Amino acid sequence: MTAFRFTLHSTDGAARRGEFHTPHGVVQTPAFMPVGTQGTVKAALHRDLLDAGAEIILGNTYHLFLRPGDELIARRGGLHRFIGWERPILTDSGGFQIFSLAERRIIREEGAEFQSHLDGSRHLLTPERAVDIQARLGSDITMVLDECLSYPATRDVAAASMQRSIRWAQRCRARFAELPDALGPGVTNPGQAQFGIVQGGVFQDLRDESADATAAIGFEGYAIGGLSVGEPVEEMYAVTEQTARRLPADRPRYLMGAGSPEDLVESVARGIDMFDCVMPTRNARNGQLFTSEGRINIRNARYAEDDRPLDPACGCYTCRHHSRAYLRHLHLAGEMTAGALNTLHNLSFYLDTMRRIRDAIAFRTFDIFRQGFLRSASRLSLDS
RNA sequence: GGGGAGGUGGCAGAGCGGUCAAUCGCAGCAGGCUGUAAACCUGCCGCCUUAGGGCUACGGAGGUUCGAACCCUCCCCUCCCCA
Repeated sequence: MTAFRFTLHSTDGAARRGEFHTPHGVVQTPAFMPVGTQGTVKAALHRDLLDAGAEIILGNTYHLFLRPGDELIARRGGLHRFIGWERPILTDSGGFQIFSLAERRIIREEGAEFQSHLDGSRHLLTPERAVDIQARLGSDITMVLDECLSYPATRDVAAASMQRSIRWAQRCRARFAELPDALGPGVTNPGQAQFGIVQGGVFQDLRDESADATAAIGFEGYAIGGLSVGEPVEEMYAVTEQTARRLPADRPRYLMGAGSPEDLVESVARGIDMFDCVMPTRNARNGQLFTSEGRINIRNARYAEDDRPLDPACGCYTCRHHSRAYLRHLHLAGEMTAGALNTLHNLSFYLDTMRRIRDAIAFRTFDIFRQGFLRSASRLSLDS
């Protein structure tokens, strides 16, 4: 069993090129991790993910706990075997659902009580339980249960929330240390790693305090949570920059929930190693495609007779075989294929961007790459 | 030939004296989506507009009324049933 290990290969400014090892394989960093909340990256086959270059995907503790249930998945041999993905998996703890399902939960010191969005049943997700569920799922990287604070929040609220997230992180680490003995055969991946999560809203002193306290607990990696929840991007970048700098240099740094293609590049420039975001997959299903020349809303009438591929610079299956006109037709007709083809393209674009980022860092040309990328890829809805 | 139903904005289909430029849906046009309750949500959708309003409208032509998509008369056109 390979224990988690992060290796830094090179740096270029604050940008870092590295890799981490997990029981299910190696992941090159900076890495983008497609989100597969319910045990699937929506509209994408595993084959597509591999073709696009995905090395690790996400799963979600809260959703998989509710359905089909972590114990059922453990009986199937764990999440990897259950879903047929033998590469690394990171599971989020359910902390984001404290934010996104805010009206359906009550937070107490003990944990977060949720009313299921599926059947109304009530469940108490405690830090310990989040660890146990993830142990049964057998993901390679697990996340502590945190409170993803909504924006805006007052300083007092942000401080209290951040302090509780630290206490929860301590409880998560304590429980994690008891595994696998505490759970016995239910543990499906003894080589799991556990990441802590820095909170503190947009208040940098709170972020600093959280980063120090979280690092003091000691985790295999560190995430920055509670960003990209509505705050201006400048604030997000500022918090990311300072917080990343304060985290241990020898551990991977994961910016949770980010982001747009520009966010990825800008955050790598500030020392981030890992990302996850629903943007490429969700926006693909909703008709927004990312290309090397800007974003395309495939619904727009201007593409009705556009025979070009989405992105002439892209080598994905979608771009090799289909025109914008056809993709527009499929999307407007409500065909499922539209979601699949668009998802494959957007993920290919994201993962290809990460590949180019890694190469640029390795060649110490990241800053040049960054300037060029922001000039082209951030432009919105260009015609030719 | 006899009996019956109906003609409303691109489609479909409400409205049946004023609060109707006209419900809802579809189609169309555009925008949004950042650790996924999202193949979703929002806005616009007769014409003009300095967005406040102005103009033309509910098969056609007359009429009743302060006022008609809604009531009356005639005409045109669909559809259904019986011969």
